[in-house]
Amino acid sequence: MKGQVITILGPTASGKTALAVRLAKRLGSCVISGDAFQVYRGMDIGTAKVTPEEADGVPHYLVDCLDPRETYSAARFSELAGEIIRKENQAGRVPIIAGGTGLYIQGLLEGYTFLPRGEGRKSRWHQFYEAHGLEALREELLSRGKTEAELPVDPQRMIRMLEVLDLAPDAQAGKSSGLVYSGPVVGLTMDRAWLYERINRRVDLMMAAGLEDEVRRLLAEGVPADAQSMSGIGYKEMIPAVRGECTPAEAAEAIRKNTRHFAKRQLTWYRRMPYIRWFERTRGEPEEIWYHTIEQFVISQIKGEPNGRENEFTGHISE
RNA sequence: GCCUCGGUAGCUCAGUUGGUAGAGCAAAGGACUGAAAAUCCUUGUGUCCACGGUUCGAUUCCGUGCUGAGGCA
Repeated sequence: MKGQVITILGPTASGKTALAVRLAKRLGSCVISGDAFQVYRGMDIGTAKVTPEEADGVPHYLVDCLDPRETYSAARFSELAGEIIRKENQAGRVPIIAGGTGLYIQGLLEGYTFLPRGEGRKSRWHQFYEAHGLEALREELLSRGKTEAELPVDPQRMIRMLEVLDLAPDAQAGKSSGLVYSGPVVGLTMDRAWLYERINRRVDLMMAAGLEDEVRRLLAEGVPADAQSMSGIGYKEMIPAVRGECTPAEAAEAIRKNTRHFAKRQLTWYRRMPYIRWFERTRGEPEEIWYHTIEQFVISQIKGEPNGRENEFTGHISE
């Protein structure tokens, strides 16, 4: 075990942020964002980032620490979060990871060994794909000894596979056989229809809070429309509205739709994480009661030393 | 009151020269190791408004009714 951490995950708009702050205050701890877009400075409304009022003095890590022109990744998150957890544990605290990005959280908790870093959409294989198409990618991979069965159907993954072959032909992805951190992993969930209602409402609030102006400002500051940070939901749909190519109402509808799809994909991802302890909020149940129940559970799980092993997950992680 | 055009999947509609029907969107399921809020795969039975008539057979043609939109009075 590398240490102890409390993890809160769940689909977007399920209430992770408020719960994380509440737990941190109760435990005198801090929050680490496990989110791929809240890291960017100046992207506040569209990422539903914690406001200073919501944070209420609780320190937040991995929020506002990257320029929107920079790139971020699951591997980078894993390194940074691992270091923060180590330091916090040393200081006798158990940090709280709050996030919705399945790959990021799973990569950290299960100790993924990531393959060599590539250049993403700047790679020569990306250009190769744009120029010659999918079939050319397939032929290239087959000529390098990959079998039909090994080929992904997804062009993005084919490009990545070619990149890795260039960088380190023998590299193998890996992970530990179980969780590398002790501590509870809490999942927040609720009835799908209700979650969708909450998502729709939250998008309306984002529009009212000035999402369009936020996107306009980022573009004016020189953030390219094709930057990684701008591929986030709420940004990529709003760019055409800022340019006058569609109405803000149309952009908002697209954001609602994509956010719902995203929430569904998040839930699909979490099904592969058998150690999640789910807490479903039933319709009409007051948030306070729900949060209290979870708080009691979390506290019962982290008694003892921050580096203690008594609450280690002992079950299987199925493939 | 009369005329015209509609009423088909949750929504918007296409279509069947008469042999019980299909697209887009929505929705659902799945994949996922340095872009992951990304990227990609799979899934379409519904009184074809209702009731009569013609017909071997009607969602399709005819009649009546109900209903929506528009027009004329």
